[in-house]
Amino acid sequence: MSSANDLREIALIEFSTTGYAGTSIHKIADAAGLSKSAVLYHFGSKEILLDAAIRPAIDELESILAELESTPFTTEFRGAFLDRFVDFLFVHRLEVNMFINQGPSLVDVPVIDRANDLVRRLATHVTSTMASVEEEMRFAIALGGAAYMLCAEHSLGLEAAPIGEAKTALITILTGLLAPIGVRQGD
Amino acid sequence: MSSANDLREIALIEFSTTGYAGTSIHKIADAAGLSKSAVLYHFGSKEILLDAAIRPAIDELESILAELESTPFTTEFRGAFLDRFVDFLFVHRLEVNMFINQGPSLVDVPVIDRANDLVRRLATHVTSTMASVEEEMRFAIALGGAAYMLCAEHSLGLEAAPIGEAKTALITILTGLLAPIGVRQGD
DNA sequence: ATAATATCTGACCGATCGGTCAGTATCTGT
DNA sequence: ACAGATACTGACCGATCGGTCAGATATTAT
Repeated sequence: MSSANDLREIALIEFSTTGYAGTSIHKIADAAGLSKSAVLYHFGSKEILLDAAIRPAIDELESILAELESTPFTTEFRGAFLDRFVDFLFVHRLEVNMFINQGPSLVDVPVIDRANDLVRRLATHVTSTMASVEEEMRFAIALGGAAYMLCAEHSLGLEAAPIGEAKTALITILTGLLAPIGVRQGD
Repeated sequence: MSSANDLREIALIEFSTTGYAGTSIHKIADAAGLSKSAVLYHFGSKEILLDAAIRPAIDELESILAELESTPFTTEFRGAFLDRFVDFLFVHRLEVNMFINQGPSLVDVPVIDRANDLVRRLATHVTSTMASVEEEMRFAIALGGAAYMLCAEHSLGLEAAPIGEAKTALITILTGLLAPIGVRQGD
């Protein structure tokens, strides 16, 4: 139907798996059955296409973070937050994988910079004030690990699992991973 | 001193952070204060340079895996294995980050294929036979999360931590993450 | 029917890519 | 001193990159 939307999705898949620098406009055009010029007609440049591909996910992450920052981070709210965040991870796994792994090398792209800022803000709000080294490590492993797992499931053996089961499993795992955050170590 | 070794290390850093496709031979040569031709004199091609950069890590991973596969995976051995594996992750964080994140897009490079195989073998031996979805997810999060965290620590706030403290913290985290593997769920 | 607009193509541009090659220092063993 | 590696440079090659542009085709509005 919509060529522009097709291109957005194809570009997202290619950028996420092969990398932004490793994906040519020609390859995206081929996958969509169009010419390179058609891609540049819909999106004025490769960078604009990247922006269009991941902007919706960044926008949603920003709204999640806005709600997180405006709510006291009680234990019961942490559960609700994790529910919403895991949903976000499942829907936008490719986008998250993109700016997690390629964020450092794409700092000059505005939408990537926004994403990097959001991740930093997320880290400071999920970890406690004066977070210990282990707390920051737990956060990083949870985020980077989930992003990797959700995009590597095909190369491992877990593609056929029902989504609901995978979601509850991920919530369980992340809850356990982040549980020691905010409690004094040694308790 | 040794230009070849300098180039190996520089290439590893560049490939890991900017990506293999996103790193030109010229950039590596510049960082080493040499010409592009000098790089191609020491390493006949870009792919040979990539091979040289990560082969030592792959070799060590293979020996770790060989020991793992020749030893019954008892609870006490799991602890010793995690010790050794965390050491490996700290020393070869860049290489691990490379073939974890860029492995799927570099399948045609033999040394990367070897690495992908090793990861698969590692997964089947760390998770129990007939591993559940959650077990496989735990393994993937542990591996991908550790690889991400160890390379993202600069962009987060934990670069100044003493190495020993970080290592014991990572062992603690991974032990907790992988603990439910092999035990019947619901206990 | 026709004018306008949206969609798309192929030819082309300069820049950069990985890689080759001839030639030049530099160092080393005799 | 000199012959032979070793280390390196700059010029060059074809291919591919992102991007521009003129024009063809299809769609829509009047």
